[in-house]
Amino acid sequence: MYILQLAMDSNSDILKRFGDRIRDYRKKNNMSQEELAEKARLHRTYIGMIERAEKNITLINIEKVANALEINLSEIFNDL
Amino acid sequence: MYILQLAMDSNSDILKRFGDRIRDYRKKNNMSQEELAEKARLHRTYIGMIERAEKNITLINIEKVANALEINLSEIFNDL
DNA sequence: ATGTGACTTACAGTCCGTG
DNA sequence: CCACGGACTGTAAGTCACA
Repeated sequence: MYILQLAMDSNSDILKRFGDRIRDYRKKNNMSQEELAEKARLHRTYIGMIERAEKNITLINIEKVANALEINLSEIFNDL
Repeated sequence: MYILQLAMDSNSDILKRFGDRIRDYRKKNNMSQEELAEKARLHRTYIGMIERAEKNITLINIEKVANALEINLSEIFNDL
């Protein structure tokens, strides 16, 4: 249904916005997904999934990615 | 083991700080765990577990809690 | 009002690969 | 270098009875 679809979209909105944000920062730092993954100690395919909003990342891994991108958590969520 | 314990502690640091932050904001808003849970559409025991840093919360639930506390994500993570 | 243990189901996260 | 798939393991999600 239309309304249900809207609700589902709004659920994954945050994942999409977060994934785009990660990708932006990664490219700004001239890193490949593999490099980011290694620095964050996560798997390369997982970084791709996060950027494509296919996985609902946990807080501990959010922090790992932020550290790997050398930005603080508050900045990652700024205007998100 | 001791080293493992240290590693786990540093891992769960972020969960502890996040949980404390949530508890602070909840109390500032004069809400019970039950009230917050209802507003965030989560279970009351789950809110308790988050505040006690017993669960590694995912991004979608982080957003639900932030919305229920009427603060934005960036503010929740400010100086965390 | 909250903490806790026990529990099932869903999905986070890894590892192998392909185009 | 990245998107995407299948198969797998571990753990988060979510609920409950009781303290």
